Amino acid sequence: MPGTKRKKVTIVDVAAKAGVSKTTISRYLNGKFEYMSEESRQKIADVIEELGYRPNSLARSLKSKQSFVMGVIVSDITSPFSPILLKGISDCCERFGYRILIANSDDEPRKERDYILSMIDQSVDGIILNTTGGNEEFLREVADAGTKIVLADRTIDRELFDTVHSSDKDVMHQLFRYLKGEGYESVGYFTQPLTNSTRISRCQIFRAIYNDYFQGPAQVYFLEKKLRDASVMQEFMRDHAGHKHCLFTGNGVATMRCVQTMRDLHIEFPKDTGLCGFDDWSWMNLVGGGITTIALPSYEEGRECVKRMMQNLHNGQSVPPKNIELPCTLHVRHST
Amino acid sequence: MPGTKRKKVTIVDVAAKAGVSKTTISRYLNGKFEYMSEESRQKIADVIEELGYRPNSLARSLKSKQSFVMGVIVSDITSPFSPILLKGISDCCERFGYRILIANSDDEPRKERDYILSMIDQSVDGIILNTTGGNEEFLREVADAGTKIVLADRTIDRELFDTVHSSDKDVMHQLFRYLKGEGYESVGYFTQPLTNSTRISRCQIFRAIYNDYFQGPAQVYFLEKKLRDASVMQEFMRDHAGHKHCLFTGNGVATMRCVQTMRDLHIEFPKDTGLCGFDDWSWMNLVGGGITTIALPSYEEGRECVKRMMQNLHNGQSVPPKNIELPCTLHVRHST
DNA sequence: TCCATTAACGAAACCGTTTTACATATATTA
DNA sequence: TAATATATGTAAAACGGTTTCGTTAATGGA
Repeated sequence: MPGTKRKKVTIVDVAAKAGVSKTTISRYLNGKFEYMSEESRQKIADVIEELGYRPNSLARSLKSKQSFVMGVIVSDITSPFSPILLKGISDCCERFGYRILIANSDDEPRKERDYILSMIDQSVDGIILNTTGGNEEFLREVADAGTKIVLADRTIDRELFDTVHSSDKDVMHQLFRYLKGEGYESVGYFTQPLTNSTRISRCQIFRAIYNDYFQGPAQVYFLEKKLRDASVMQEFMRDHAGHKHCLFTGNGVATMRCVQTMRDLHIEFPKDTGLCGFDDWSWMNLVGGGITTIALPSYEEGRECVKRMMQNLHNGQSVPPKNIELPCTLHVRHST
Repeated sequence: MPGTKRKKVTIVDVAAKAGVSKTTISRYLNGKFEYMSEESRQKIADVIEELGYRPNSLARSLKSKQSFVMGVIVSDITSPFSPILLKGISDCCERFGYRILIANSDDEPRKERDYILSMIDQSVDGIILNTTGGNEEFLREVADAGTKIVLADRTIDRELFDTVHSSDKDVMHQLFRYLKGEGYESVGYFTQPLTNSTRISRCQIFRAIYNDYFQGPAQVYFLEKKLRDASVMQEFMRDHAGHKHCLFTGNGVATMRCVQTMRDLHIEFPKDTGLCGFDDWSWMNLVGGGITTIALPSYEEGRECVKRMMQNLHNGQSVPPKNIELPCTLHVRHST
């Protein structure tokens, strides 16, 4: 009967039709077959099938305090990193029967706060957070109040929160070793302003290990306003003139801006300078014969976040925080 | 008191402390101040503030049948199109006080079905669907049963569903006019297999309007297995030899595969052939001096989906389905 | 003065489940 | 045989809100 707004069938209808009580139906739904005759069980199955009954998740969660919904907040959904992370989370959640409520904080701590509160209002079972970094104190309170949180990619207090991120240090050693082997004598680091933990950490590592491989000061160049990119690039070229040098970017966006600027300035790689950087986006092996990149384990990060969350949720007691590091992959290409 | 699992404060606590009934608190929460003394109102506000009370969304929705949650299903979250659409949806939902539950169907109709059912179980107020296209009958039933659906970008039955998509035809005319003006004499259309409405529709338009601008048959080339890309490309070059020709791709992925193949075969654009296509991804103005592209209004599509959904939700009666077309933008670059 | 209206609020039912706390019949054991 | 388990159930109380249907007191109009 098309158009007829048939009323939703509830557990009461099923109970009535099957000739048992609501309780028994509820037990059936929750797989508690221990206290149920084979006969009842079959009968219930038939009735549910016949009526097309689907339990109401809200009512379920309200009483049971388990929603099977995972909150996810990404700091910038338009970054190519996010969809991969989300897919990792989504695929893994599916395996565990979880659905995901996604929000985009736009790198605004205020939005992050609001979304977290809103998710708690909705009784999500846990929150996977790619944090803006601007809510440290607030996050502590939230965690303290019992909300399970796993930090994805960007970290704050590693003593207190479960975190999952890439092991940048190892791969940077690997890259430097390779560059040195290729005869490079100096490297300049290009990064956007150090406004989040990932950028800060990579830059620190760069500075820390630079002299294990190269002479002279570890030089860092900041990409701020796009208008200034050209002069920053020229500064780099001047600083490193006279020996074989390479440009190393802190993420894909930085790589992109460098490529653009180099094109504008008619600087060719690998002829005039080497080029390599974090993030391996699909177009990077198309420009100028391919760029040497470090691929991040974004998908795996997503997966591990979920796995860790599941441990948290199912081990009643609060286990000590764990920091999970996942390996990056170096893709050597024509640009170095 | 850190670590203390303080019990969630409920409406009953607020009522007790404010010295009024639950009903009055509920009225306050829902902005029904008409029948409330200024005194009560102020008192309640104070108590809520003091107790840090936040209403439980589940309980709210259970009775009121409004969840303020919008379901969104994308067919492929890793496609560069999806995040932009999602951001459009997300930004607009935020304005209306809605949260979004996102799922990724991975272009599998089975997953799409499951997620839709699951979302209904969770009482989402509506579903914005970037459909796989494989659930037409099922979607009719769902819509018929009262679930509000708006189709994003990919359409099925336009008589029955609200749809939002790009107006490809207009921009294709514009492109052809431009190409003709540049002296191009023939164009070959490169597309992935015609497995969804967008691909089908674009290909149809190509065939339909080709002879308004060019002589000879409208030729379509299919990118199936990557291994065969090279021979397809060579076929194209043979077919169009002898006059000024251009390659036109049906989406960004196709563009990418063409660029890659051309690089492998040492075909240069715009010297050996022109190149242009649907989707304007950020790297496209970096390779080979920039590719002429058609930018899709993905963000706007997301926004319009939400707007349309809001109309649906707030106009009690079912209004007739509406098809919203949004304009694309042609970016002329070096490749043509 | 009496009745109708309205502002301001409350009691209780309800939303659709889960959970708790019994209940009954049958089988097993001391 | 009485007492105890065990299997199979049920009724009713949650869960945390919203909604329905009152009620009371004050006000206005006739």
